[in-house]
Amino acid sequence: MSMPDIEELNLLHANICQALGDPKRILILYAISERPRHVSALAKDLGLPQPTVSRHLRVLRQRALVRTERIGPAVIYHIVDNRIVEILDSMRLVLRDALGRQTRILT
Amino acid sequence: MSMPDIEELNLLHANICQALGDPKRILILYAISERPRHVSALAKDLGLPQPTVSRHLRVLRQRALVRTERIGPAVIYHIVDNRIVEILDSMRLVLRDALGRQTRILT
DNA sequence: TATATGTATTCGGATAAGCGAATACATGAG
DNA sequence: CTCATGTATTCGCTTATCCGAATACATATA
Repeated sequence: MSMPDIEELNLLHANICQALGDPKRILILYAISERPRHVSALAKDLGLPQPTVSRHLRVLRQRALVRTERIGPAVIYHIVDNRIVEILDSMRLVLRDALGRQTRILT
Repeated sequence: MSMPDIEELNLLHANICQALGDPKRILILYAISERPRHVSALAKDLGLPQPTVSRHLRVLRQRALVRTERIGPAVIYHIVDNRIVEILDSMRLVLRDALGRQTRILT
């Protein structure tokens, strides 16, 4: 894959990286990728205030990382592209290896 | 891969996601992954002020995403784990598909 | 329409991040 | 030691992000 220019990276940042820039948002992405849920259920399951969850979901929705389905007054949130979760898993592997290296150095 | 808890995600955020949270840093990562370079060369090649590049490199260094090699007064920066660049490429693919979907909807 | 349930937004304040400009620091050559 | 080159840091400022609390809004049912 070719070198991106700064404009593409600005897009990447605005649409994806920024959205992944908060641990709670990542947690929310994992949660709904495991099972789509409505806002209050997410809030309860994750132990976060409902407005906080709603605000984070708005960020994810604006960047089209999640989509909504209304069922009565409830709004179910779904992951749009599961590759996002795969990407997060890859990051976790990289992190584990890095922390492993650190440990080995310290011992 | 299992669901991460919020503590692991805090680590992930602090060590990786945050570092990827700025377009210029991503540009720097791509640049040195293509060819390791010293700070001034990076600054020149990317059209950024030297202090800006140095500050961003510090962020990447603190998170162990890059490593340094001193040659005289110059400091050459290297990528530590190329999977980071692969991850960024994956994001770019996801972004392209998403933008493609948007376009198709608009036409 | 009134009520219950569920969701989204606003407000104010705190914290963090980024930048330009200037400057301090490090290294090696002469 | 002094200078040239290259790198890192500090300062002041601006902007962005996040949160809790309160409240407004949306939907369906009676």
